Amino acid sequence: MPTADSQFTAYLSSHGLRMTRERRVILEQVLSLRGHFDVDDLLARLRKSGRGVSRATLYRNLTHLVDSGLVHKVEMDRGQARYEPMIGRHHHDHMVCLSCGAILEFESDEVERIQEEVCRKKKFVMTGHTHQIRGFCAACARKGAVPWTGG
Amino acid sequence: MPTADSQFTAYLSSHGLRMTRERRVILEQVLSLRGHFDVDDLLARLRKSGRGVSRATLYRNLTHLVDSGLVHKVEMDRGQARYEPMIGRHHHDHMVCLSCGAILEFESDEVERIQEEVCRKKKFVMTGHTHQIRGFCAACARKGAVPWTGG
DNA sequence: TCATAATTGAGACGGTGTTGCAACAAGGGG
DNA sequence: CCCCTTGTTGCAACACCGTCTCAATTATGA
Repeated sequence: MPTADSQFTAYLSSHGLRMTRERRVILEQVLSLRGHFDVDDLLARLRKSGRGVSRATLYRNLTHLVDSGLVHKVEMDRGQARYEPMIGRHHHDHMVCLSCGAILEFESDEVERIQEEVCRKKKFVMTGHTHQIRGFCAACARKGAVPWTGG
Repeated sequence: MPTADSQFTAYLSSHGLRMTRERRVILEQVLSLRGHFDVDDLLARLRKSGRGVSRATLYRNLTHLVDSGLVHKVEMDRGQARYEPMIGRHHHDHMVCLSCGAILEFESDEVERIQEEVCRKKKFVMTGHTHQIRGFCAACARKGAVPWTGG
């Protein structure tokens, strides 16, 4: 089983890119999180660890990590992205709590199958998808946390 | 069958809001589009029609139109939102061409059912969802329009 | 008509991400 | 092992999208 590091290095060199100190540091930190995170979060952790990188570099390399398949980008509402390492993980989608921000995961082979069928029917070449359910998690719903029930 | 105008007015007054010249102008323009549009697009058309409104007003009222159910907001990647009138239309989701920006629509009762089932299982109260397939439409795929095939 | 509260427009502001550029460094060849 | 080429980095300015503030304006009910 290839390590994440060697997997990333392979991706890089096959694209004419180089493995650098910064890329290793970022990858290491990302893997240590083993959960969803956002860019500022990661940036702060890196700084705190004494091995910080610039914001630009972090953004640039998160893109590469996503392209290499090691990390998954989760587009949230209003242009804020979150990421999550995908090492050894199966594809899944997300439920986002609008009150506390919690992210639950779900997966459905059936939905995947329907997607492919839809694409085939319209001759659309799928490269990715976003399937996100918004609402309130059990705890928040119980507390009646609703943003606009009207009135 | 209630007109869109009266439907919007009803929504507004039931929320302690008022029907104004600007709101009427926006609604009218939105309906005349009968397709997907983005905010700048709409803003430009309003200006050109000689009945412009400010950007702030447009944003504020698009929110109300969405809340009233007359318009649907389509969250795109990278924080840019598009909208589409929903008068007399059934719910649907979107396929977005990464090359030409075309938006195809699809719908699946099966996916909707699965979503509800997933939510029920986790006691998650769904208020909305985004289901978007990214890729290349038939025409662009044929032209070989791919952003990063590597190499 | 008047009073009151919602609405508007203009521009400043905020968050998120990108870009241009000069200094720096990875890595293959000699 | 050093050099050279070319990718990489950090910084700071920039761009994008949308929101907020606030004074002036307008809709609505009494």
